[in-house]
Amino acid sequence: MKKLVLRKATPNALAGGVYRINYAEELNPAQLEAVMHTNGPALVLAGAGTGKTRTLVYRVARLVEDGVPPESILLLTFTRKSASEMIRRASALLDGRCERVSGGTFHSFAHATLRRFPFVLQPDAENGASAFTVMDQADAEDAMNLVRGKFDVAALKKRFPQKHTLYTMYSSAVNTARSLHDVIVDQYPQFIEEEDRIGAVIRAYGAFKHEHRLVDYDDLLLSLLALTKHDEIGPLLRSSYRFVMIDEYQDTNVLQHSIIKGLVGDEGNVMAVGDDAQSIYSFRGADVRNIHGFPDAYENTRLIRLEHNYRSTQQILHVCNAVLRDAPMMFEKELFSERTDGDEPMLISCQNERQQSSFVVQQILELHEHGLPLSEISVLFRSGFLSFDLEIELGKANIPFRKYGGMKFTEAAHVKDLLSLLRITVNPRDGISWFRALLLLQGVGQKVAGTVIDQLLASVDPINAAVPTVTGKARTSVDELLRALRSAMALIPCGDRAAVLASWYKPILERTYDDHPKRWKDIETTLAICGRYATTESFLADVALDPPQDTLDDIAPDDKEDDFVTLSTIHSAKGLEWNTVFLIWVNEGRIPSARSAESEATLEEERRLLYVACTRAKERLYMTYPAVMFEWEHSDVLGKPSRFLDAVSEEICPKYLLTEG
DNA sequence: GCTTTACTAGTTTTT
DNA sequence: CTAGTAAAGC
Repeated sequence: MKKLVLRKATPNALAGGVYRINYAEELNPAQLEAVMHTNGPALVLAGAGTGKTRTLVYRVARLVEDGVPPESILLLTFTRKSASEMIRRASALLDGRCERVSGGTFHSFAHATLRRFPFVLQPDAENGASAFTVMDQADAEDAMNLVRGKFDVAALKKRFPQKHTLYTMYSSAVNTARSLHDVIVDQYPQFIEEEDRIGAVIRAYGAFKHEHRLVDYDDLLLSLLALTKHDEIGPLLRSSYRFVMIDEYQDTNVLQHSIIKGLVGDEGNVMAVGDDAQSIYSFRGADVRNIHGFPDAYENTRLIRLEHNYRSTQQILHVCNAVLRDAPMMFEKELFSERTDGDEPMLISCQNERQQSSFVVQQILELHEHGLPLSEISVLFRSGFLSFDLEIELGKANIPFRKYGGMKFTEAAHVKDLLSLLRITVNPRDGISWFRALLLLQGVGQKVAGTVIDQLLASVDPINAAVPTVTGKARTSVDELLRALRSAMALIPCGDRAAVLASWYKPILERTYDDHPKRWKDIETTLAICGRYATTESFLADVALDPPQDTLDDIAPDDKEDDFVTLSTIHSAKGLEWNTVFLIWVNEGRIPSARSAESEATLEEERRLLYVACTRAKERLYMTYPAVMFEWEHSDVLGKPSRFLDAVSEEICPKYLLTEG
């Protein structure tokens, strides 16, 4: 008689050992290996279009089918879009069971964790004072500027770094785990002499944040790292998240690498997925060495390669491979596809920008007439402003489009004004928001605002403190602002609170901007979004970490079009795909951008950027460049195609000249 | 002394 | 489009 063994019942085992999903049938061998991998570290090197997302999604489903509680799976990605997309797809496989998977972006996960254990950030937090505000980069730079102003830098003979540069220095030091000294020597040698003063400003910035309970993006990551090292919380986190998966690992920086190490601990159930050829975030501290060094960082790493491309036709892959051919890289790869039925990609020389826009519009109309949905078409470009002319032309032709990247809704001055007011109601110690709000008032400039803030914040309860000692016109307006804030705070729902503040703000808006009707619409849009949130806290957290992507015009209520062309920066297009891709402005000086010419490393990043752009296309790829482009210094300049296209032969990608008529 | 206004110059990429 | 600056106005 055979010995009987007790096995832990899992849903899968109970179902007779049969998975609901037939993994072997739906995945190729390499994908299947990754999906079936359970314990220990694994690195999945996945070329563009090789089913990276699919693999992650199926692995989540497989773990859940094997009885792993969804909330103990942590899925970290770089954009909220891809995080929710993955969880949505996994849930679709297993009727909703995967919805409780933990994760999001590094920053949003850090934020959520921080809210769970706020005392680590503020050991001295009094009761009810645990509120903190997350600043976006613009806020952080404003804060830096405020602090900078307290140092008498205008009196210096030499130039002192601007707020943006100061913030970048600080952020770069944090994200690459280097000292400020090293950052200045490496990247800002012109400021070596001012090193001490720069250090002092940045320290003062840190003190300012602490004092006003402000947290910038880097603080979120730093605090998360601190939590993983905490005696009690560290082990708690490690036992909560048994399986950690990170998408786009090539874009992690040293700090994020340490966070992962801290979260995974010795057990090492970590799966990193990425493609070193698609590393395009080094300006944010991303370090390709993270993915290259992964097998060294985790002992016994299982290496899995996905090379079979399911997305694009071989004709398009020829171009992608050619772009990458001369790139120095550690993980060799050559993408291949079985789809050999496609059109050849085209490189098109246009006379000028106007003609380039007309061409794209004309082609879109034609493709659409032949039955291609607009949602299968995208236009990609290196920098946000490169699409301005095209946006006008698309508008004229009544082609609906949505733009990703570039200026965000919440970055518009008038929207930021309203957000500042809301922030004060949540965190009355938020000096940056006070400053912005006070400057709105007539008769209040930087000086008066400064004194008012000092007086208000001296009180435990700034909102209900006595009206500060200012005279004249400023007196009544400060009074009115305080009254508006008080009545707003009496209301809890975010929509109601925002409405009170918006009506206070309306006359200011009308006085300040000639185009106030258009801007008031944006305010109304903001109010509509506020209405979806129960509390102002949750609304503000989302705005800072996951701003509504839509640009100002698109979000208008009458624009409920769901078939639209996507306009996107290449950065924002990562991980996405379309049937037809127009890549505009493939000029030398645009990609690579003129600014990247300084070093080999930045230049190579531009090459990978072009690679990412080309690999988004499934069937058709049009690359266009204006033969004449406008430059600041010398008016018109002859435009020539990007140097990265030199390796792309006429055979792979025929060249065309666009002419009238 | 401080605020407001009028002007100029310089624009990568994102959490 | 907006941040920074110089000069005019209160």
